[in-house]
Amino acid sequence: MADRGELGQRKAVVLHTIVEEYVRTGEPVGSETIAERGGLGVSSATIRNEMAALEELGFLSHPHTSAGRIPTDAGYRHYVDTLPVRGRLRDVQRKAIASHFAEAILDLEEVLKGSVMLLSRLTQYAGVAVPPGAAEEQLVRLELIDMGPTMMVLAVGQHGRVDKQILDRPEHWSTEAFHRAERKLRALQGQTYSGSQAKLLELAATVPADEHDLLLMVADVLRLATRGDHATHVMVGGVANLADEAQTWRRETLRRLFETLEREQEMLQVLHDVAADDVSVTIGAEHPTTGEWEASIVTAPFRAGEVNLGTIGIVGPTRMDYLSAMASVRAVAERLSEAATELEQ
Amino acid sequence: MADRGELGQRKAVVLHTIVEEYVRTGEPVGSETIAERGGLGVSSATIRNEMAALEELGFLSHPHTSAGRIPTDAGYRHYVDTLPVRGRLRDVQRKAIASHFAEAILDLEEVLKGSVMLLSRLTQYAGVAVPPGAAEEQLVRLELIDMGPTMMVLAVGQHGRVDKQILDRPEHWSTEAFHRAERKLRALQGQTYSGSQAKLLELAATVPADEHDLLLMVADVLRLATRGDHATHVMVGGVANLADEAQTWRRETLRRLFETLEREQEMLQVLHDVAADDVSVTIGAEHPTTGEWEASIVTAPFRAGEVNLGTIGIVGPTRMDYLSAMASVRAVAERLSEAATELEQ
DNA sequence: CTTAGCACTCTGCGGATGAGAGTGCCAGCT
DNA sequence: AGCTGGCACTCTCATCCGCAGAGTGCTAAG
Repeated sequence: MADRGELGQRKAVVLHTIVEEYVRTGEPVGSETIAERGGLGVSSATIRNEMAALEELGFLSHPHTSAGRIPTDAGYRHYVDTLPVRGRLRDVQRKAIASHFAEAILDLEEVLKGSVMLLSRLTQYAGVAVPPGAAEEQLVRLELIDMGPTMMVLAVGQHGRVDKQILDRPEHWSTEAFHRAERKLRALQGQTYSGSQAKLLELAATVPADEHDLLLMVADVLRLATRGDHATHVMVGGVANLADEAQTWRRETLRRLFETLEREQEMLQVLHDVAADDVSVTIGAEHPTTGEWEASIVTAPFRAGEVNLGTIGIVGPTRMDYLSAMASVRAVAERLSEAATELEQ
Repeated sequence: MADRGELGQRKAVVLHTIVEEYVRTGEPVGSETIAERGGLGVSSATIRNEMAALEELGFLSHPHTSAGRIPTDAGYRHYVDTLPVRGRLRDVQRKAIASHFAEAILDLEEVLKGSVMLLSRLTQYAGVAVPPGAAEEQLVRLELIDMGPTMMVLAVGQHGRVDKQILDRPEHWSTEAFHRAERKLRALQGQTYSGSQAKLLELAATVPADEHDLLLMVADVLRLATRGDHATHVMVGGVANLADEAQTWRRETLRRLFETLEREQEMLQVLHDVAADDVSVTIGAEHPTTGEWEASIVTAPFRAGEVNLGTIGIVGPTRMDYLSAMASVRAVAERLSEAATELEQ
């Protein structure tokens, strides 16, 4: 896309200044302000020419003739793409991150929950995360538990995930039949989720009908835990921040935003769409869903070693402090990766 | 408290009409409207006298001299306490409830989650629930699972709850020591959560220091699952409804409301405070927290047989359709009780 | 005790006005 | 050619005014 050179040095500076000023104040920015604070030794008339050009190019817009300019989604995009520096965190923020990761890490799921809240506090937006899927994780337990009229399938993964599902217990099953099924499942311990799942489907073809159904249901429990190689649920935290007065959303937009944040499948899709190999920013209409919200998403993957585990990030208004949001997300994702890597030895 | 007789028949009718009209329209209600729709064969001047008296008594208030009246929290309270009839559900609502409880119920936790969403859809407010605690539930599994550098304590209850916690695995433990601890825990299967917890504390006194610590930690896992005889977490759903344009909350109030809804411990406390033996209504300033939100809570307990399991209800604005909210909460709590009772056989 | 009537109060709205912010453009300067 | 000062122009926003409308509170009469 357009880079700094393509746009011309001065236009880029003007655009950056407008973005930063608008994000800071929430007010449309006028040429006078840029002339004063932009650090270009140039009059407001010159700035006005540049601004008209930037508007022509689609980077700025005009609420009305005699107001200042505000950035369009494309304007924010250019700003983000040409940021000359990585954002630096303030000391308080750095400390908050350090103290959050100071304790010995035992349960990644717990840490992830905490990290979502941490990010929401750091940025004053809402935190989101997609936890690791289980496809390649080893099963350390796969049990069938008799619970009277029902039975529970319980799967425990090497890294601490626990999936359960309660099923009908076929009435005519003898204790003997139950134990047989139990043993079959137990035999899969030590394999991966996806491996066991495949094996179960295989196995199902070779057994009588009622046991057949059971094995398929267990396979389904494993499938749900590994769906699309990612988790089945999304963590969301700090949504109250989005209701802050300082945010410019109309009620109706806010409502739709909250609605979607509650729908896990939809959020999962959105976060999947925006995921990238590094810190990624999706601004307003760049994605249909964020467009509907008039919001932006900043995410980063976290890894154990070289393997992507999941995604963590924030959701906020398009009028966002991208520099600091990106810095926070990057920092938390990095610490999280360190923690996860260590946890895998 | 004040009942219909105490207030006088006509005042009560006037108050009821004002509450219903105000809830319906959101506009302060004038004497003319009551004279027309109240069904009292009486002029607006008479109504005005009654209204002045009701204001004197603290049931109504006045935004300004020449606006109509709106109910105070005490006005809503009187209204709710003297409702002559139980609200009836509309057919769509009845159908929605029926279809939600139509499927065979296997997992109470899942059903409860669904019920919270159901209530939020029925009422257009936010649904909340406190799931059952585990104190008297039997443990069907209590396992210690070796996960390399860590270990997992896994507890499974008779009714399908699963609690897990990951702990540090003492480095110097031999496989032998691990198995010993494992066996000790397994021996507790079949007992209740609270029983096992007590037993563990006893046992801990009789063993060497490292095993001692472990047993205490396991006891703590059980304690967390049974804290205060209730669950440790709260389910919340449909909060987007609260951001609806029709609601009158200011942004700041809305923000505080969302903030608290996210804080499980605080919500748990509030729901504990407002809980009663039947459908219970808490209006605005009657509880400090709901006062801060300018909101009301309607809850009802759900039971298995005669035993209270938990609480389910809704959170909405003080300007709430109490009649229909109470009917919805009552109906869902009843179905839930039936389902839970059946599940226990 | 009720009611019609009426003066009174307060809000909300439309229109007028003026200040202020900011633009766009032009003509002259470097 | 690019920059700049100057200036007319536009649009918003706050304020004020006046007025219609809603609703009250009170009084005097039934």
